[in-house]
Amino acid sequence: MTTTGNRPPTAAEVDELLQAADAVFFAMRKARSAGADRDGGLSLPQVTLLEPLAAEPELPVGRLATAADVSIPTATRMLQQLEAAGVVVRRRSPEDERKVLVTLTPDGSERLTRLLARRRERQAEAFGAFSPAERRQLVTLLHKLVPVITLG
Amino acid sequence: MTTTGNRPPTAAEVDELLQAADAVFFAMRKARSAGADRDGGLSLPQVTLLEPLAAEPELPVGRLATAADVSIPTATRMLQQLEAAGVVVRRRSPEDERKVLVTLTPDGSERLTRLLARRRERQAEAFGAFSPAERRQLVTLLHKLVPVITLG
DNA sequence: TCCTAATAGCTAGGTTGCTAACTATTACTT
DNA sequence: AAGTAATAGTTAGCAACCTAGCTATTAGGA
Repeated sequence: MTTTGNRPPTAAEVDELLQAADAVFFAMRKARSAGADRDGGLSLPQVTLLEPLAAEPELPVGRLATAADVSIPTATRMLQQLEAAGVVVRRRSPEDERKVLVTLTPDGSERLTRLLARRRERQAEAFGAFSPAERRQLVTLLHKLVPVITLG
Repeated sequence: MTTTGNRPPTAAEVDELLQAADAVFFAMRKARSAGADRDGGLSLPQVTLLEPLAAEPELPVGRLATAADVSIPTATRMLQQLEAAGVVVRRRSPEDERKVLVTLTPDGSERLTRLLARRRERQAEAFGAFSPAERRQLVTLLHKLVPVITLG
């Protein structure tokens, strides 16, 4: 799959591509490190971690970690903090005592739902800047970009 | 500039785009957090920070921070560690005593040069997977993506 | 059955990111 | 010339990422 006989990119082209990819990365990183969302009091990484609980009421730590693309220790720590903050409750699974099941508290559920709804609105509006054709292209190209990035 | 009357994206389209963008983000994050480069002993964030010193022999901390899109305190700490590791030397500027000028040690310079060369090779090869037209599209679309991401 | 392997989390400790608050130098303004 | 504002880094402390090494439970094989 290593390609049709494309003309290899010039150094300038590579630089341009990397610079553009970096700009996107930096923007995403900045968005994540920006403090907790004002109203909901949840940071973007926290929302990302909890998001699956909007669909399923109770999930083990490992599931949330996988979905958020985060290591289990990271998920553990974040969930401990979220429990201390009254956003979730953790309990050992009765069926499998190795598992720790996570549930949203009523308060946490309300906050998360509100944040997700608002986020979806903003995102839908923001992507309006792309034409349907551009949206398709972008999805395709982004998928193609992942293995390139992974190489370092 | 908020657009020609594009059909607004459906929820499914938004999800698809976000998922693709997240995949790229996660890949880049993983590439960065992957331990120090084996041979050179420099991590990707370190290489990113030092990269401008491959072109200019001596730069102040703030310049390196800006170029790497990192806060000045972060750059300060990383450079302190790099100095302790014998990769750079820091000295106060004689012309402006507020500034701290950073230089690569001979050893650091050699390591950095080697790493950059190898990286460039890999990247040029990797981007060969894109046709010239795709490369142009990707640059355009990535630039357009930044403001969307920035909203959170 | 008992011993080993696999699975699920946790703890410990390191890096890279941030903001806030501080020091020191330089530049500006009156 | 003196006092204030702006600039450059540092320190301190927190969040979110990681790997390595640990414990406890479950599953599987001799």
